[in-house]
Amino acid sequence: MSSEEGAPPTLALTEVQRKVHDYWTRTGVPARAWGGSPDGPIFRFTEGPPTANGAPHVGHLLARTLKDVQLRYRRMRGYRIVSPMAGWDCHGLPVELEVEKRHGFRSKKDIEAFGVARFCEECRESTLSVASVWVSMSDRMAYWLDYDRPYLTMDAPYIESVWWSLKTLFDRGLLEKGFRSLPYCPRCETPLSSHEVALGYRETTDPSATVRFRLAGPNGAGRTLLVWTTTPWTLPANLLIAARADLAYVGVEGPDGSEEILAEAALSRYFPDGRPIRARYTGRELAELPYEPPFPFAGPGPGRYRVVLDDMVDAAEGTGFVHIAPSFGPEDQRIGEWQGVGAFDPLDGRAVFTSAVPPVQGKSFKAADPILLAALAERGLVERSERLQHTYPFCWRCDHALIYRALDSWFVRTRKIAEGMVRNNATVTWVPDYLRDGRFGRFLAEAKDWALSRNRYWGTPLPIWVCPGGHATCVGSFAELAERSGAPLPDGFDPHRVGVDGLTLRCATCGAPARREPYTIDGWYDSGSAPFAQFHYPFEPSPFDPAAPLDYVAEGLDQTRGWFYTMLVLSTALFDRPAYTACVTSGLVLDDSGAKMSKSKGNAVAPMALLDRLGADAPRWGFLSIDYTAPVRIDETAMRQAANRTLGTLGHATAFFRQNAAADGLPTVPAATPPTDALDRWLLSRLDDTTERVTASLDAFDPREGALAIREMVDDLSTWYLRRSRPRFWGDQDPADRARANATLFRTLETLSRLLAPYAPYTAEHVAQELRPDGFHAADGSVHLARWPGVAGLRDLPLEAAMEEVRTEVEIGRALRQRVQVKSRIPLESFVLIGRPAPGALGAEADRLLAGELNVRSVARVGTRDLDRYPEAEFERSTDAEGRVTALLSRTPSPELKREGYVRETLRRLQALRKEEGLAFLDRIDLVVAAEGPLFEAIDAARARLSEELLADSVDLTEGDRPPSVGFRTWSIDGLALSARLAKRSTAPS
RNA sequence: GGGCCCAUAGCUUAGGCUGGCUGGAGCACCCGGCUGAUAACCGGGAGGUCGUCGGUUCAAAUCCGACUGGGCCCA
Repeated sequence: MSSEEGAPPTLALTEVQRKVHDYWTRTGVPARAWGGSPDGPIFRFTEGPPTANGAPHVGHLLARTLKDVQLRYRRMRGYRIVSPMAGWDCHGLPVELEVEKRHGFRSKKDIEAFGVARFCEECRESTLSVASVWVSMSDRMAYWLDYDRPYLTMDAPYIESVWWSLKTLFDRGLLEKGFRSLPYCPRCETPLSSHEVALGYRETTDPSATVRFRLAGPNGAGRTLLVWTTTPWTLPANLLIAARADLAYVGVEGPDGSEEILAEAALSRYFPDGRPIRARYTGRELAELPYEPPFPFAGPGPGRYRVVLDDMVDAAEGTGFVHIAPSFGPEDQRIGEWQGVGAFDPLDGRAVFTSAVPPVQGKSFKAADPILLAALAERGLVERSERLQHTYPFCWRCDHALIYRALDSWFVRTRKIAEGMVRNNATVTWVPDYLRDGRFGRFLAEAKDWALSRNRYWGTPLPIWVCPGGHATCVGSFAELAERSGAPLPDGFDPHRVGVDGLTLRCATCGAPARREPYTIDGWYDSGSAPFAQFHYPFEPSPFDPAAPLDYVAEGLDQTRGWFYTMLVLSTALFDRPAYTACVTSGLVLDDSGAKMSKSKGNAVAPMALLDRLGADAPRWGFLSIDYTAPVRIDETAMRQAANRTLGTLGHATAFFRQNAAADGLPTVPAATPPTDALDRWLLSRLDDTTERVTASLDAFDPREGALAIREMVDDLSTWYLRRSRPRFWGDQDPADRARANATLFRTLETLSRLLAPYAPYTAEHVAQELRPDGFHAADGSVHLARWPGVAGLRDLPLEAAMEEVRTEVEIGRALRQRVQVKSRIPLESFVLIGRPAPGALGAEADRLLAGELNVRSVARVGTRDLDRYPEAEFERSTDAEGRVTALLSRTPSPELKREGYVRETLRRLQALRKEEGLAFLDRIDLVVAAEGPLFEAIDAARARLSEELLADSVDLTEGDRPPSVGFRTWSIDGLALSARLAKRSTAPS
């Protein structure tokens, strides 16, 4: 969507990508890399298994980049990655929904009619339907995992491990059945867990009604309680009203002369114009008052239809009275149970009213709202009825509105281990660090029991059998299942519902025949088991400890409620250890204007399209250079620019090296001799610094700092080292120096290719291959199989400081050049620095660098009192903020310097022309030149130099302001005309 | 209603923990330059009440409080 007009793809980058990708495919590098060093120390990692039924979005690109950076780094450090397996979350509603949609099923009845076994079989077949999209995205972005042997949460060994863990929880009293109010999806006809609900809150509009409850009994006549609700459909299930003991209530005059009671705090909200107050009560005084239920369908029962007291009531919203329907809400359920009033649930599995409430029989709960309100209004019981916009939970899978509903369900007693989870979490390195004690830490401390069972089909079956005596037996392995069922399991036993539903076991307590509880479990339990279940723990021997904490996990921030959470619950419950020691989160991905991406808004960026346009390295580099823990904007232009700046520049520098070093033959190993040249020593010092910074950053699981270090290094390399060193690479005057420069550049590029490898695997590979004489042709070899670079001990802080000084002085000089209006090409006589001693660590080299960069004949450093020697007529002055003179620059070039400038200008133009004409470096030419006036004179005096530098065997020079004949290029230098034509000699002398 | 994060040039942002010297940088814009790496590069310029108000201090973008706006999470 955001490709819009223009924005040409970075051709160079994607071409590089294609070439590198072909090389990897040809040589099988990924497969050799992904497991790391077989004998190295263990680095525990687990891929968070995506649902293979949903397409990846850009957020996954970000999370996978974060994972891949760390894995590449650890491999280069010589670790063995355990495990590099890809993984798929195969079970659950997403899969079922797809199969239901395919057949047009509307409810569980349709599934039952179709046949549970057939249904599950179709689920199994469709479960990896979009896995190939994930695989090709990962391949393109170079997220290297073993996709040939992934772990699947639906495999029998995996399920057996999950059963083992369930039995362990069961034996420890952490897996129990209860009747509790749970979020329930009417479409899926199953309860959800509280952390699943957290995934589905959104804005919606609901009725907001205030209803009159008439007090009954001898003192009740003419008095009503005002009760506010946003769920009128729960009114037929009302059994109690809650008030708060210490709250002040008032009775005001109602329209028909009756008294209406509400909290005093709510008075001004309800009746801004004021109402005469007839009576005052405390909540305590209202307790036990009987009332007439708004609907009669629940019928009488002990303790029903009276006011009770509870501290959860407050008057900030509503009227200070809360209507209690014990079947429909956690608080309602608690109060109802405590008061012993029983429950009344008139809804069927799909949340449709049964015949228990005739006026709305056959209506879904939502559709009943207006009908019930209308019925109450007819009886004058509706005080007001409005619409309210608020956040409300929806099913995160099917998007249907949820209800709270009291149900039989199996729970993981998370509350019992909350303290342990907090303790284990305290040792985790979180990125960003505030999550540990902040959002996630608090979430753990308040952990609710985990509603584990699902009334569904395609999932890990809950391995619990119950006998008529009510004893539960939890089965922890297939062997135990066979033993308790009294018969061996069939060949190819499928531990899904089809394989276990029919089995009757011997009760572990009383020996009576027991039937299986008809539930599957929450798919989040499956994925939370991944660290150990992928190894079929504890059933198979392992050379490492599959129960040990992972060394690294990284996913989107939303997984704090999902996978990060369930892994921690299980590691704490099973092993009393943290599930991971380092946990990196990525922020929500936004579109380029900062809006949340959504399918309905049409602003979602498809990850494959992004990879098509930018290649993989630009998004990777872009993600890693910014604060990826905050909401991340996908700004393709910014990504392209950031990639150009660092990755592109590094590529250019590599091409420059290859071009120049080609003549000498490419070195294959970095030179061991210590560098002598100041620029070389400076560059290698900077390289050590960069190596240290990148290493520290990746060790801290926060790659951003390292990306910045690389960026600064590449800038220094390109805009200072290379610019100042260029002549060293092609001069013949000093072959030894040339070799030293080549060695330094090689060493720098080679090291950078390794430092960059985790971040931008394609560019890094390209650079590394270009540095080899046999690049891209070798049968093997890859920067991704190389070892991480160490520091060379060449750090020289005084030298770096001195170089900073010089670069500051360059800026002073450039500003002066700008003012004197003499372009750099024309040399000037002198640059004089006032009161700035030469930076110690560079000595005389400092002035040589300045002279070269500013193109001046001499650099002098003098004291303030020598200022008089430099008259203002000849020298331009630069001053600091206090008005003190800091530097001087000659204003005008001497005729000789001007001639020199003309020659260099001419040479440059002609060199460019050589290149344009496609001549090779050593091709010899015949040259014809015409130039006017002073330009002609300058060139004439430098014929020999022209001939030598341009490899011209003949130079035919004439004076004139226009070309002697056709086929000439013309230029204007300092207002003087120059024209030239060159032709390659047919036979180049050898 | 509660918690967390955030607010710096037209846009993207560094700095904030450890208060102090003209608040850095990139993109875009204007001017100039360089170019044997070139769909690159360099210099200069213009552009900022560092969200608002108050407090602490000799001194606040930075520390504290309130408010406003945005994001996320919870209820």
